[in-house]
Amino acid sequence: MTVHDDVTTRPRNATLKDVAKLAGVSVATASKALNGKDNVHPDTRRRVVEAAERISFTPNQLARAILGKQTGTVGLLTHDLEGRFSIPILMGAEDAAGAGQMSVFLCDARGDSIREQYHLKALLSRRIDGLIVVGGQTDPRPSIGRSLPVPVVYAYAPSLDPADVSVVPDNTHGGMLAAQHLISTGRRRIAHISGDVEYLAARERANGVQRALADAGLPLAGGEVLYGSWSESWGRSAALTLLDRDPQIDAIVCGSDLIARGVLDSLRDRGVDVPRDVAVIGFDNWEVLVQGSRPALTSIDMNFEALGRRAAERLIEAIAGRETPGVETLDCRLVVRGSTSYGR
Amino acid sequence: MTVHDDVTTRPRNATLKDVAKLAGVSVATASKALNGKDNVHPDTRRRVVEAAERISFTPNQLARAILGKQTGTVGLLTHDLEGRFSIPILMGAEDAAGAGQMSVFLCDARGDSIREQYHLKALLSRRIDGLIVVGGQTDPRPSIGRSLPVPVVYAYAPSLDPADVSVVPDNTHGGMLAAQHLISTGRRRIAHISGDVEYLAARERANGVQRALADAGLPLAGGEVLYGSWSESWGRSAALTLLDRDPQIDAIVCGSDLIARGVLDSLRDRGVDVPRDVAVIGFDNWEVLVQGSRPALTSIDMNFEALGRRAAERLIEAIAGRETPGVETLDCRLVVRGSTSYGR
DNA sequence: CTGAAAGCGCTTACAG
DNA sequence: CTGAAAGCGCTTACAG
Repeated sequence: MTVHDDVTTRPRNATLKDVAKLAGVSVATASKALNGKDNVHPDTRRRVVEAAERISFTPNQLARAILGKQTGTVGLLTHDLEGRFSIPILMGAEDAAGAGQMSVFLCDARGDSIREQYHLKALLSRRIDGLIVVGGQTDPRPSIGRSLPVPVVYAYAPSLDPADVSVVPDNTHGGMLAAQHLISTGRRRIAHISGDVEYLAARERANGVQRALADAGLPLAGGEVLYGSWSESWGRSAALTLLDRDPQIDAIVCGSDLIARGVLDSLRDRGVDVPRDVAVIGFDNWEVLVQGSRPALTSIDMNFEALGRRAAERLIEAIAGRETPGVETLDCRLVVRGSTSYGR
Repeated sequence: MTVHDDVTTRPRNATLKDVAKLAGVSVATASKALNGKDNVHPDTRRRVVEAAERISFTPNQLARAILGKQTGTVGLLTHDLEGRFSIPILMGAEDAAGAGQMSVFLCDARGDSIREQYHLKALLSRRIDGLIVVGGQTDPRPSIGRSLPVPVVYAYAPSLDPADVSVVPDNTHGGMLAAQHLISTGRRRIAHISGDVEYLAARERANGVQRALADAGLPLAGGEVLYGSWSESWGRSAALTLLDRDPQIDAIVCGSDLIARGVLDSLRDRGVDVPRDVAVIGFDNWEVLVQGSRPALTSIDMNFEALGRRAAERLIEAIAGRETPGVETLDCRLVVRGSTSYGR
């Protein structure tokens, strides 16, 4: 038994009034019964619940939200054109809130601040409880503003305003992890090829690598970090440069998986065996790049899902009024595969 | 001048009442003035608009929606774990509705039908105007149900129920495009390596390839389609099989870019020049795989953004009451790069 | 334990 | 042209 509209065959949404009528009680009582409030006779509650099920009553959250309650919705404003970060971050956020508790408006501003403003306006008019802003790269970005009516958490790229809440991966730590892994597996002549030096992520990862080497009393092989672009072709040419400069290198940390793929190609072309002669490690742990390479690529994972979960947790705290400004940093994770390990 | 809450420093949302008071008119008049209704004195309208701007009034869409209007929100229920389809489809949908007109709830059900039900329930309680369901692969999927209170459009994977509205890429056409391109550039011994035969996409693409060959009076080189898995390693081994079976082949259509990457690797290992000796074409046009290969990979693009745009258009039509059931098929697009073309 | 009433923020006939 | 009133679907004091 569903309620039908007159003009179309599409069922109209049942209202609390429908439920109340069917159960023979007032709307007030029906409301209390369904929301598990005290002071409702068990029999009454049962009748109401049954009635609600009979007509598949779905409470109108909009009406509830208008009463000053929260809407149970948050905005996720992203600049990630490929969905590489957004989807895992979204999944983490879904999990943090609990299944089906929180619905997420995803908007892609595509790196355009005008579009960001449009989306922001639309989200606020829909009365989101809070907002997560996901950057397209890890460089700090302008704050979206202090005087929004809802709390904001910045994920992946921190806000430039220290009064904002940001959750970002610790790229320095990631670089250290990579180098430490190589050192602990016996490598001593470790080089680093990275992407565009304009990216903070590139510089931080390089810092991490160099710090780990310094801690172990090792020099950076190749003399300096080879910065270039985030591409396979750069990986290929940089690897050749490196081999010419220092044929003795026994490991290369790469600033991204794409770069690492290029490096693997060039090593193969030169007849250098991976991992026997040279170990290679990537960054991103991007499944599609990492699984199929020869050999499979050890990589550093930035834990996007955990990042999303944490961002959502921080947002939920802020919505509840417990806000602690500043940049929170999350550890990266080493995923070992054949490119650094004989056993596999 | 913003309206402030007592307990926190976060500004409270201004209401229409605030605007009316500031402009010295009634709420009714303020409403009409802001919504561009007739019968409002120009001076009054100006005063109201100014007042609204002064206190950055953002109309509460929830209140509007509760009056039986539409919410201007749609759900996008996806099963795409990597965001490979979802984000472009989302962007297409955003564009179709017009910037900032329509907000999209993105939910990832992760291939789990229980989670799908949870999300569906949450979306309906938030009174979405319509729903787009995005499959994880192109195989037809169970209908989410006929008696939803809102229209549904299936994208990428069609619904099994012919009464539903579906928009899918034409994989057969994609396969034909690939083979025709090779034929038109002079290839005559064309083979086809694809992924898991259990996937409809694999079989349809193969049908397209074979149809184009038949139309040109050419046999399928290698004797049969080589089905396997959607991986680089399968691409590598299948290419070797193929070369052993028929050393004369001059082109290979691959069922995915990942497979094509594996094929390119094996050809290179065997000293076969691409594109001179053998042309290779992929499927998906996945930037990250296609750009950096040696040579860059010609590929078939399924136009996810156009797919999302079309799905949103169909949804908007359905919301307006103009619904035409059935499966709509969208053409694929050939993107030529170095792996099939000398010039580049 | 139950229900009538007020109210959330808006829009829309309907009087004036 | 303007505003008082009713109402959307719900929740929450407040009487009974």
